[in-house]
Amino acid sequence: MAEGKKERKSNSEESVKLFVGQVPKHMTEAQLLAMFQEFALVDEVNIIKDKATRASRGCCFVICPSRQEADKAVNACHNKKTLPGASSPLQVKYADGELERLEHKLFVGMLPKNVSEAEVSALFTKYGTIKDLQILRGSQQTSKGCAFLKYETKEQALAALEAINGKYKMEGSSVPLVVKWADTEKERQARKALKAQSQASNAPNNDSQHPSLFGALPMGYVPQYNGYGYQAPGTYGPMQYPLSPMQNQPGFHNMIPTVNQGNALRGITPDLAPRSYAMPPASYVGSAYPAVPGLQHPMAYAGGIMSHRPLSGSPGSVQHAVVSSNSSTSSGTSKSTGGQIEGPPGANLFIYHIPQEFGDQELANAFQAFGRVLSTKVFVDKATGVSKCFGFVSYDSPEDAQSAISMMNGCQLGGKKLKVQLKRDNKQNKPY
DNA sequence: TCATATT
Repeated sequence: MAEGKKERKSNSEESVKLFVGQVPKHMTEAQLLAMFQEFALVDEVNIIKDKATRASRGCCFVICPSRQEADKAVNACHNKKTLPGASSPLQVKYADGELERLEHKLFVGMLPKNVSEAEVSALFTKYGTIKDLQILRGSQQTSKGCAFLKYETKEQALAALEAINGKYKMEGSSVPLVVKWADTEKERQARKALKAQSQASNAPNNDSQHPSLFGALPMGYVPQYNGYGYQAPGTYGPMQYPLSPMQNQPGFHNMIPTVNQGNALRGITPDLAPRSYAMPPASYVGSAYPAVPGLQHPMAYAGGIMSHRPLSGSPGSVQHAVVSSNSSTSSGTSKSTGGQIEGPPGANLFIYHIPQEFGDQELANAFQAFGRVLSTKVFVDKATGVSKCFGFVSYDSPEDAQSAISMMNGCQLGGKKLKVQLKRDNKQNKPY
């Protein structure tokens, strides 16, 4: 089966995918291709677009024919060039999972705690050249009973995987080794987030669970996803070792319960969804006024909060009043929260010391009294989904932003005093 | 502590 040269492009074995951030949304794939080709061989550029609007999301993939070419592109461009219209330099790196794939990296589990690198190496070297091997260890150098291992080629790694996984018991061990492809960084993060989430929802008073977490969760991912992947299906053959030993693995315990938890969260709190907490559509910023149906003048509402609950009073009450204002019906006008809509200059606020439990929605609720809120964004840790306690609020007029500053800056919300100021402006004025 | 985005 000779492979024609024309098919090299689709040779996923050798080619390398790079992720590129800080790409101005107006740039075309052809323009980007031309630019990257100045530095390296590039087969293809794919702009990453919003699924719904098809608008650029400000980043793209670049496919290079080899790792060498990919590295050339990274070295020449990463943090080195700022495209016209971008506020910071290009971010060029291997796309998620590329490194793991290219390194033919395996995870080895169920190692006896007392085996050494040398013993593992002796076993695995039968299947190929080991480029890297590392047993995971805890604080006192105690083995965690697993290791990462890199082979020179995919074929070698696959041979080892198929020969050893579930079949080979190390001396003195009653259970066979587990060998699987190492998780990607993304998978690790997904697991972290799930774990953090499950802990959060096990906590008492979980009625006030972050709404933002629901939307952020990779729930669609859950059913197939299985902790350490010990039950990995199909690709490498069915599991041929007994399941029971896995129950001793920390990862195992997090696996099934977590999945159930996802269902439980939806199941046991049927009132959650109607209150728009669970999986809201991307448009709820403009929808919270109705909490006080007759209220038209924003200041009246703000004044109400401030005067009935002076700053010296209980902070919790303030927060509660604001949050609960949204748990009602929604009304028409919708601007997306997610899609970083910026207002005109002077109408965008940077907010710090946002209460931990606030998501985009709560932030919008707290700030919509002062004008039409175009968008809000609370930043969350990518891995854990935990709020970083800062974010943005955009209005459509600078006057609204000013009144928000005067009313909300220093306002005690949750435990701390909000810091409300104009957002820094990177791009002074846009060129056409 | 200032919009970082993985089809």
